[in-house]
Amino acid sequence: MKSEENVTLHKPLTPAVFHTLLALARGPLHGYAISQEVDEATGGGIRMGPGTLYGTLKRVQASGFVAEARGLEGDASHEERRRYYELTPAGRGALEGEARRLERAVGLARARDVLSSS
Amino acid sequence: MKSEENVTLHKPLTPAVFHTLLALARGPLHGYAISQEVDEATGGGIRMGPGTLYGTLKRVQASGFVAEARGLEGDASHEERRRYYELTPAGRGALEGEARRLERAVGLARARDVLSSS
DNA sequence: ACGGTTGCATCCGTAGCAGATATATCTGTG
DNA sequence: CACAGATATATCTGCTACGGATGCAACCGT
Repeated sequence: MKSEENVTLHKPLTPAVFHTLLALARGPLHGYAISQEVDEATGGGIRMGPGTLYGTLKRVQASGFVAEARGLEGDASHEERRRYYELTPAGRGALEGEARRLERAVGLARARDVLSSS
Repeated sequence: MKSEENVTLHKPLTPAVFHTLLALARGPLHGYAISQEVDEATGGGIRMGPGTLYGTLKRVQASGFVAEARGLEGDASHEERRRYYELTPAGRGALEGEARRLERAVGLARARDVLSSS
């Protein structure tokens, strides 16, 4: 077997999906909190408006990466309005696969000297 | 000045664009060679068919990231058919910015323990 | 009570990818 | 030489996804 490739081969996630899953990696959040988390974590690099946010949430649920989390109470005031989302095992796997893919991409960039001085 | 953010703020490149620029980082290539380089470098993770390839080339040229490279001869046989492309300074800058963004993304993933054992 | 923020949701325009299709040349093999 | 398959470019079309606009309702501080 001539130099086997063991790299799992997930197809790339979009930045919006990736950062959504990443935001949920620390625990369940509601939609609006996700967009804020992403904004903060990326230093404003990724801003998710309502269209991107809820569209993305719908898609990641359809993909089985995220599920609606019921039965966690904290505040008692907004509880009716807020909808919480949590990462599924499949979602965590997809997130890990994507992180690995990004690692490889950065490695390629390094090998080609595109990272001048960092 | 309360913890300034110095991160340049390029908007994300798509995987197709990123890998196209990355393939050209080592020197000019013609279209078909780009798709092969990308296929090989990503271990088959990214495959660019004609539609993706030439559509992407058109867009990166319009963005000023890539220019058609004239006046480099090597083989003398295919020379008529092939069209060579090369990275512009702006393209190299965009590539570097994106590589940095990916580095940060990987860092976030690490901080959230999504990289189980590597 | 009011204004600003929180929070969810949908609609629609635009951009980008992916496959199908088409054409032509080059290369290796029977 | 004939043919197959790889090389090489290009266009068209459909689908998916992002991103802004808009709308609505409830909460909070003053």
